[in-house]
Amino acid sequence: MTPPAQKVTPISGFPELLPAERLLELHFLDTVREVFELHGFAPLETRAVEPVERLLGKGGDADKEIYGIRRLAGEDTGRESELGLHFDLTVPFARYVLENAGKLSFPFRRYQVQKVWRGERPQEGRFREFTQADIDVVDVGTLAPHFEAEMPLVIAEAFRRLPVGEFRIQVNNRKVPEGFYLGIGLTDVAGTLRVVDKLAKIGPEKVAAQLVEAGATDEQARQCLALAGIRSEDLSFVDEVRALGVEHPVLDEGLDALAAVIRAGTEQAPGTLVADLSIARGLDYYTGTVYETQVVGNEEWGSVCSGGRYDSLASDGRTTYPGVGISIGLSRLVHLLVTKRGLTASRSTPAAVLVAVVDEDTRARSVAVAAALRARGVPCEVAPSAAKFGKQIRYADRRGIPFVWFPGAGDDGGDQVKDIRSGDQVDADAASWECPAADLRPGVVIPQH
RNA sequence: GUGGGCGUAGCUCAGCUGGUAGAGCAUCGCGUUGUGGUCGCGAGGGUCGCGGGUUCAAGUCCCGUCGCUCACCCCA
Repeated sequence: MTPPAQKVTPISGFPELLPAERLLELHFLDTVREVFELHGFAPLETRAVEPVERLLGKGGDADKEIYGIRRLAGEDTGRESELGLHFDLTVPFARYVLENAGKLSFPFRRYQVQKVWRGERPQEGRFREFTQADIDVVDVGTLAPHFEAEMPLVIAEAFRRLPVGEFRIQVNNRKVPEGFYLGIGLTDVAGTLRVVDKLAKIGPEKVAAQLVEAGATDEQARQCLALAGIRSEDLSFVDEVRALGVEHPVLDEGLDALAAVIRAGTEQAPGTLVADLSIARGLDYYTGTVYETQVVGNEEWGSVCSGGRYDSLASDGRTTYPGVGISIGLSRLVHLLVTKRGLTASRSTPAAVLVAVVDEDTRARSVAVAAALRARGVPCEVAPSAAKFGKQIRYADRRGIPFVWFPGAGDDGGDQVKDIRSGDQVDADAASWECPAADLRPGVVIPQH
C-alpha cells in the first residue's frame, strides 16, 4: 500500500545540503582539519549532551537557546529536563578537561569539529543546528599569553587555503574596555559593552543615546565611542587609547595583552589581524582576548569565526584550567559562500569515472575495470544499466563525472576512455591509466564575475 | 520570545472585480537502432499548506492554525 501523500517540509534552521554542497563542505572540513593537525592539535569529540546546569549561565542569553532532551516515553517527573544539547564546543571541552585532567598532558591542544545547537530564530546564515570547527589550548593554573596570538594565526592559515577571499580577524581584549569604563567611572561594564557592540549596526548617535539612557553622562558616552572607534593593523592603537587620557590598571593589562597579539600578527601574517576596540562579543565566559572574523566585502555576513580567552571556565574548585580557543562557523561560512558567491563543487559525486556497460552479459568486464581503477585510487562507478552510450554519457554529464570508460571500444578490443568535457577519447588500460590529478577528487568551482 | 511578508507542479513563479488550474526550468520519452550537451515534438506530474466559514460557485473573500521567510534580540 502506498501511504497517503504527506507533505514534507524543511525544518527552519536545520539545513540539509545537496551532494555537491556537501562535497564542498567536506573540502572545507578536510582543509581545516589538515591545518589543525599540522599545528599539532589532537582530535577530540565530546558527546552531544551536557547536564543542563553545566550549560546554564555560561553563555549569557544563550541560556534560553538551549535545547533540552528527554525520552518521549519517559516518566513525567515534572522536573526540568536534565540534559541539554551543547550550544558550542568550548563548554563541553572544559568539562572534558576537568573529567580527564589526570590523563591529559598540559598544555593540552585539541581540535574538535561537531554539530552544535542553538534555539534562536533562524535567519540567513544563522541556523539552529550547525557545525563548528574549534581549536583550543588549555593549561593548568596559568596559560602563556603567546597562545592568544597563535589561535587566530592558525585560522588565518586555514582560511588562506580556502576560497574565502580576503578576510580580517578582529582582535580585542575585554580588559581594555573594562579598564577604560572603570577609569571613567562606568561600573556597568557588561551593559556598556552590549550597547557599544551595536555600534556598527545602529551608529554612534543611537549608541550614545542608549548609553545615556543607561545612566552614563554625555561625556562618558563620548569617551566610550572614542574608544570603540579605534582600530589599527599595527600597534598604533595603544597610543590612540593613551591619548584619551584614561588611567586604570586593568586597562594597562589589556593593552599589553592586545599589543602582544597584534605584534605577533604583524610579524607572522601581516594584514590579517586587526586590533578593533569595538569588538566585545563572545559568550560570557571570555575574560581577555576576543576574536571575530569578517569576510572582506561581506561584512554583513557577521562573524564566521570567533573565540577568545577564558580563565575560569574549567575549574574543579582547587585547580583552574585557563584556556583560549577559536571556532570557525563552518555551516555559516560554506552556506554564505554557496548562496552569495556561487561557490560549488565541480561535481555532485566523488566518482571521477563512469565505467560504461556494453550489455548486461558483459557487465562483469565493466565491474572488473572499476575494481582495477579503484585499486589504484580512482573513484568510479559502473553504469546502472546497459543503456545506449548516449544515455550513459549523459548519466555522467549530469553528475559532473569527467570520464566515461568504454570497455572493448578500441580497434584491438582494448578499452578506451573519453573525457566528456573535451570529447577526446583514447585507448586506455585500467591497470595503468593515470587520472589527471585535478580530476581525481571533486574540486571547488569559483564563478568569475 | 516580539513584529512584518509569504504558502499554487520537483524548482522559480503567474493566476484581474470569485466561475471547474497555467508558464518557464527540471524530469522522462521520441526524432537519433550504441557516443551526451544543441534543436524539434510529446508525456508525466497539483488534496492550490491545513481546518473552518461566506457563496449557486473559493487558488481568489473572512477566521483560525501550521509552516517557511525577513527584521528585532543574540550569535558561528
